[in-house]
Amino acid sequence: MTRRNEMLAPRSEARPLPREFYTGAGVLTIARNLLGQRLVVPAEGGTRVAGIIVEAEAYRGPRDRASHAYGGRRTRRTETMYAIGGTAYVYFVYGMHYQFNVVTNVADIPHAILIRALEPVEGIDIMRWRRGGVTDRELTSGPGKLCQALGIDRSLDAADLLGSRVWIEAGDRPAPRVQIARGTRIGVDYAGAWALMPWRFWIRGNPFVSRPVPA
DNA sequence: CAGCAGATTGACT
DNA sequence: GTCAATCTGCTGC
Repeated sequence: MTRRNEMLAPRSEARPLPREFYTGAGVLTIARNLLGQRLVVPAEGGTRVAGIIVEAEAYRGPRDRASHAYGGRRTRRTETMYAIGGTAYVYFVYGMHYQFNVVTNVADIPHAILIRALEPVEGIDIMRWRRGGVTDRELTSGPGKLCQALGIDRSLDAADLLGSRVWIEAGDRPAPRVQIARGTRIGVDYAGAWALMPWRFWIRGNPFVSRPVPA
């Protein structure tokens, strides 16, 4: 049962990563550094739903054609990408899925990182309920799946990751550099040459990675 | 297990 | 009107 896990005392790392984590490096470095960290969303009754980040993709607007902020596009949807690093960017796609992103860099530089997969660690029973009877391996092995499992929707767009609605904590151990793989991003074939940039990072061999081998 | 089509709606041209 | 940073179920091997 996961219940025993949830009864443990709060971890000493149970506080949001500092602003510096999101503003103190380039978006590609931060994407790598996110692997192994813990994404947390509070649930009812003081419980938490959380998972270890095992896959992430960097989007480097305005030059990156795969980015929503390509060419400096600034619309109601993309406005959040121009916020200060450490802000959540949540948008809706394909008529039914939400996507959770981490904004990086200083304000007005629209860099962001799509969180593509998690390894479930807290609130797993809640995830099973929300995901409607899929196998455990399917709980959070994709950007839309993890949003459903964690209860992330548009109401969390522009949320401060140093706040209390959604945040990221230091993981138990950093992902060993040698275990980090990189490849091309998923679902951005429309971006021409930019679709070939190897800006997707994942933990090699982790069973929750959405697609172990790039297309 | 790979490959493919359908779902479903907001954002933007 | 077109298309999207996806997921699921079904087909066929």
